[in-house]
Amino acid sequence: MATIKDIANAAGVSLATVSRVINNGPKVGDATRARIKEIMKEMGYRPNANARALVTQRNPSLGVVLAELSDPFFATLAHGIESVARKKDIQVLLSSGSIQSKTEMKAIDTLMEHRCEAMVVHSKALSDDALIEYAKEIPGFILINRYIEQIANRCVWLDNYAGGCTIAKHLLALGHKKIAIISSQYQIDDPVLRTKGVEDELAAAGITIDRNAIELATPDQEGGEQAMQNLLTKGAEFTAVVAYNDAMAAGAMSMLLDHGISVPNQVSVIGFDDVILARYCRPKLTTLKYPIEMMGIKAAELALSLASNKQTDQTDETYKYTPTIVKRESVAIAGHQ
Amino acid sequence: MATIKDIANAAGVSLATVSRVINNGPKVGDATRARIKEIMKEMGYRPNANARALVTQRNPSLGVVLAELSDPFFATLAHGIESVARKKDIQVLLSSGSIQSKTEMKAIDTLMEHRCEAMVVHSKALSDDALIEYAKEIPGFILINRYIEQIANRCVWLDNYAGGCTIAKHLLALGHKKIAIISSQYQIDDPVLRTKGVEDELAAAGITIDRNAIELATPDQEGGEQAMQNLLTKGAEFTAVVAYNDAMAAGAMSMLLDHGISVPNQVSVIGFDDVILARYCRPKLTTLKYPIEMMGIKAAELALSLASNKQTDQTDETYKYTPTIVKRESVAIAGHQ
DNA sequence: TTGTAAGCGTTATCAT
DNA sequence: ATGATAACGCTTACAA
Repeated sequence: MATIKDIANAAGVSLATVSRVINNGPKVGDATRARIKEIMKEMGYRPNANARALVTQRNPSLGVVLAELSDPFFATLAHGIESVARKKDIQVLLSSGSIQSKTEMKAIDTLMEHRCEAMVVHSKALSDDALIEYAKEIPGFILINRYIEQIANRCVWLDNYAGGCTIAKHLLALGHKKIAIISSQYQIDDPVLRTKGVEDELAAAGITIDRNAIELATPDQEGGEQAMQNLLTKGAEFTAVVAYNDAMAAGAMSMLLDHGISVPNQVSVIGFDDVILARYCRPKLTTLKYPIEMMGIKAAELALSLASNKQTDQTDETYKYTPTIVKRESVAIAGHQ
Repeated sequence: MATIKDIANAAGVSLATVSRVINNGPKVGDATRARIKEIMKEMGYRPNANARALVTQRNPSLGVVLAELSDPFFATLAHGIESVARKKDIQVLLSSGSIQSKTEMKAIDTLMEHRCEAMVVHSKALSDDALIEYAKEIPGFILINRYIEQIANRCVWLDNYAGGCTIAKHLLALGHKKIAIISSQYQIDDPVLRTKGVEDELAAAGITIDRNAIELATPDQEGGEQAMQNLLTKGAEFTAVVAYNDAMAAGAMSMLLDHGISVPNQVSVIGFDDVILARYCRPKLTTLKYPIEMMGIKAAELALSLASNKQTDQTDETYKYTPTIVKRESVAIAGHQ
């Protein structure tokens, strides 16, 4: 593969001049510039990104660490991130499949070895301390979907608790009093906060949720089906079901339908996330919009700008997003079972 | 950031020795090795991947070029690819969002600048010639979802034509004679081949499709709805609808349902791809399984192995996959309209 | 406007 | 078993 040296030789100039042409540097005669460009094209020259990263001590890439690409939620997030990278013509280094803290850590370390200075990471497994440490070392380190007070200006996150409140308010307004909850068996912050929001809001209206009407399962369609199955088996009474996410809601809904229970006439179902599935399933799912793509875009922009202006770290700005309700067909006024 | 030199100084040894320790090279005293490792840990040493790539003239990364990450189909593909990279502890360089030939080309070029030798690319926009050229230059260049004869051993692809035949056979066996087709308005190879498979098989049974019963639209849910709308408006007669993909099938189905036409009792609907949506929608979609994750895995393995054993390029092996039918609820024996 | 030369962090080939 | 030292391809003062 042709190097800068080959070009210089062929053009009868020095390395420096070629380098200037490559980088659109100033102080190069128009004639020489044109000639060199011509020769580069002829010889199929391609700059060596590694050499460049080495000498400049910087890698203009955006590192991305995600839990799971095949999940539509993460795919949408990745899409948002990728769109800003593409617009700025920046290469994305992706690591997904990290669900354990070890894998997450390794992913970040690999990115660091590439001297990647901008990265948006989704981490549920690593400790606050570990992440704070990374944030110190990496100028453009942005956390998505997680809030850590000490590095608040590095966090782009969703107010899950507020989401829970919104759901409860909506259901309350429609006259629902017996409410079931289907949540994730992984009781990390997201599901816990959402449930707490629902419960607190309900409590404010003098309603408590029957312990019998809470089911935990895997946060996917199968989990939703199973959880609903269990609810039905136990004979729990409810006119509305709050699911941890859309996938579980869809699963719960199909199980309800399979049992001849009409949604939303007999039972209302509400999801969370507003992934594409929410529009596909029947009845169409009423859910909370998780503006994940928008958040991904914000996170990517933040990471990139922090990585370049290494000074502007200490802002007081904060990046909290609040989910809003998307009314479709799966929720109605309280019926009688 | 600490370099190999810093470590060498701190340990009172030469660069070479430290390098040997890092690479688990032989010929290093156990005591020295231990001491150096200790110091590396203390100083938080991280090898510089760029320097390494420069001197070794190779980048142990896997480049991935996709059209659109937010599409569940591509997300699944990416997931397959990523899983093998992760297993082999290889960094993924991702470029998505390439729908035009310029973007695709740029994505590949960027990867080349990083001296990436293994890549799996999904390209619909670039010409055969351009791709053949890349395949020549890049040892581990693998094309997914595309077949080019001259570089057949670099192609991991699906037999769309066979898929069309399978669909037709299935419908024929159930007594369907009046069949409508909803295809993509982008008449690139995939939709064309699928339709041709259907038509040829039908023709073999003496059945031709009414030109009136063919609709093209965008290959998504909205497109499916619109196409079905048009079919209905035109008063086309059919007992079964063959859709280009699951999204269109789902759209068509919901439009049918909205018009009070029962699926599959009055009209059968069959999709293609078997994305997650096929299991979510109601009735559950009968469709053809596109083993995209499996294919992604194959492609990634191929790319990586080709990139390392630069000799084994000229095999006669070929990587064709055949879609198989997944029977669910949306297809039944021919009814009367 | 152009050239010279040092150096980025590693690996790898020689010596020792 | 360990050390010097020359690359790798590029950018960037500093000279000319």
